[in-house]
Amino acid sequence: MARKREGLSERHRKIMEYLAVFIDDAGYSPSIREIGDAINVKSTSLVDYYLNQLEEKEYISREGRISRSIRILKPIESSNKKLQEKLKATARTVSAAIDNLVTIPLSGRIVASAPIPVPSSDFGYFDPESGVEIARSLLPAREKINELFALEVQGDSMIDAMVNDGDIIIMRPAQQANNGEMVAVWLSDKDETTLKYFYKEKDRIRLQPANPTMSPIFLENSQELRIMGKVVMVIRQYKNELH
Amino acid sequence: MARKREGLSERHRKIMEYLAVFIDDAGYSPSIREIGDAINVKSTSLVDYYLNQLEEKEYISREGRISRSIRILKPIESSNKKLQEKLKATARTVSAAIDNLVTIPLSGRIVASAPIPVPSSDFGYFDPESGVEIARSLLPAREKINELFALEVQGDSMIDAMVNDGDIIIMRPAQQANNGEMVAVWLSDKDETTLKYFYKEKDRIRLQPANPTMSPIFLENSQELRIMGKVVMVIRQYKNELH
DNA sequence: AATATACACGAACAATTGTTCTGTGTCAAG
DNA sequence: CTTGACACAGAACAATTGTTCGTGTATATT
Repeated sequence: MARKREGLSERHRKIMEYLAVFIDDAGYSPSIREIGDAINVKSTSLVDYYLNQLEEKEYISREGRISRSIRILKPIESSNKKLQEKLKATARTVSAAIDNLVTIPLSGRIVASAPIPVPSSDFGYFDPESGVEIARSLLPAREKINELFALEVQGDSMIDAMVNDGDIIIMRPAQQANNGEMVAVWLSDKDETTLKYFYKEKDRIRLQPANPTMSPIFLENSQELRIMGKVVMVIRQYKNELH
Repeated sequence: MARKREGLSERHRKIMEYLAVFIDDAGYSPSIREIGDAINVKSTSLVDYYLNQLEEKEYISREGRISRSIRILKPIESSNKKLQEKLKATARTVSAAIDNLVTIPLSGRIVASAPIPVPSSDFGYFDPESGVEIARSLLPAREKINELFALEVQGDSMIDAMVNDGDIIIMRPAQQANNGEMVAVWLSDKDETTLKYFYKEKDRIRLQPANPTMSPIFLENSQELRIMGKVVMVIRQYKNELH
């Protein structure tokens, strides 16, 4: 183990990182034994020893004899970006950190038999009750989040897109698409909405189902389809009763 | 003391106020005895009793057997203006920044041809880089988040569960399941892992594919399957290159 | 070589803290 | 009047958790 009088050792950093992750995650701080397990230290006294040092240097503070009372006073620097955010978020108790969460308006249901209810473009305040909350880290890096909207799938008609009744799909409005993108399209001749991979070939358009065992649809006339948007994400929740 | 009514009693309010002030002030939540002292209740059991009610109504959440693990989920309304500010501030901070976003360790890949890599010990330190961040609002109300783990699906073999290559499934370890729950099972005779709806019938077990067009599997001998966990959520990301 | 210092383990201990169980009184519905 | 839900106290219990102390081992300093 590196010996350093100045600054923080590797152990100190690991503790700080663990504290940040744990507190950010759980909402309360870990016990000494939990810290020990996390950083691979066998004795509680040694953890206490390090914690005292961190307290000395004012990276953390804690109340004597009170369990789980560790607070982070200042963040350490980290090369890991996501971790860095957590460190900061945990350190300053106030404000922000909310941009980690993105709320996407749930603007209706999507059925095979009807066009997509694209959200009214005027887009003012929407009821957060009917929103889907997503961690920004799950979205493509520079997705324009304020354009996104969510739809709940109704019916079994999109199983060839591997999408089930009750699933939530998150999409971005679009009138055209690039090859290989998953799009929601309205097929005017069939009168239905469907989700397919989009491919423009020489003189036709191929719509490929997500399910690899199923066959594509070919369209010679681009009038026959209208692209409604690009699919960004699909979420399926299983509400198993607990325990 | 006021009888049972729809909303919260005076005691509930007092507890919520005390929690808000204490947490905002100290940075960690009070113990049951501290709460008892504050609201003039002599027995710890009665405090526990009220806390359970508040948990039931989802004003707070806490982890069993873990000290000082109370989190405020939503603020109450207060006639006291100054207090009201604090209540909101605390609730927003705690619930939005800390409680709303949970990080679930991504502990490997799931393939049809091999058993599930269930995470090693229940709580090791995990690299936040390899985690999936989920808004708590997307999870069942009381899901024990620290038990959850995520797996990335490899291969097309689970399309009958409406799960595609690259999808992320979030699950909770379990050895047994209730009827209607989506579980991950290891079929020893077929030597494969699969996702199915679980149904125990009189003298056999029925495993129903999520895809309603496909037929179930029946198992007379319970030795033939091993339940590895319950599926909580499935996430599919389409990384369309933007623009 | 002697010594100080930082790092490490483990066990024992005591305090804190959550849980459970028994009992009591009140009040409203039947 | 009986019953049962609800509100409460108190005590005993068990688990969690912080603290302390004795011991050992490197490494560096003098």
